Amino acid sequence: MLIQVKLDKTTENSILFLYKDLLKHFKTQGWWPLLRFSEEKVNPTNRGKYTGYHPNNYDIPENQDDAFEIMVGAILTQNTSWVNAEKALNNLHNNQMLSLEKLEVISAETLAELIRSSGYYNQKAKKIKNLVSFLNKNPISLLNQLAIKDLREKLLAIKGVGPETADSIILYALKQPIFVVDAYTKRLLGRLGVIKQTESYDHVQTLFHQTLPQETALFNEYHALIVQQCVHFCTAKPKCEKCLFRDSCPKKILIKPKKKRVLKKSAKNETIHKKK
DNA sequence: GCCCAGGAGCCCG
DNA sequence: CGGGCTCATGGG
Repeated sequence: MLIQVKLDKTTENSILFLYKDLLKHFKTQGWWPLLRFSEEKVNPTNRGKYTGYHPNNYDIPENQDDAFEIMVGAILTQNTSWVNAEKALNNLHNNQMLSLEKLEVISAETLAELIRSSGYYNQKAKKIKNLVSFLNKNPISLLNQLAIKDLREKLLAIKGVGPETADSIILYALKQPIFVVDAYTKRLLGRLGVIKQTESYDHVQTLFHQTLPQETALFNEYHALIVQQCVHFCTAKPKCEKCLFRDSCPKKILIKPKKKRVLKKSAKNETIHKKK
């Protein structure tokens, strides 16, 4: 039996119960996906599938190559589906270019061609080059010694690394506890009535930080679960009829179930209720 | 053809 | 400080 978000009046409790609901429904997600866990890399018939997840293994990333791949992936997936980003990542790997050393010497133009599938490839090529030169000056071993606040500040100074990418790097590549907010987070919590969708990144992040224990694994799963929920159900055009929050969500789009008996001709299957 | 996808920078009031 | 524009491929 799911605990319904609406039962709790306070924002804090909503955030706690939302996590429990999502986890119960979707189970652990095993983020961040890595190519070495992906079957597509070794099995061409699996094209289109992305299986690089590693549920319940929180030792990942376990080396600097893992961490580097996550950082590059974080840039490649900016405002882009993971499918397209992963293709670009795969392309880099297959051309033996997915390393700090190789990306240091490759030209932005050549790099752009390799990551074409991820979209915005000219911009992203420059961003990756910026990340690489940053890492050459600030090795991962050094970054790991910084306080989260200082680490975030350094990452944000990289041109092409904004709040979400910086926090993704901190949480998923460096395994430090910081909550990643994205468009999905605002959309889901906005529709559920927990926050206003127009709230700023920092506001929403602070809310999560104040509500949850500062645990890397928890932040990891929560963000991944929000993505899972939003990719499949709380999409731009939401699929409320199969959503686990279909009974409690104030913004749900009600779709009348098809009945076996003949409806009146005026009745349509899709009736949209909009509250304003 | 249209809409959307795990954003960020820049410019402008 | 917030809103609007640009960047761009690939899938539904």
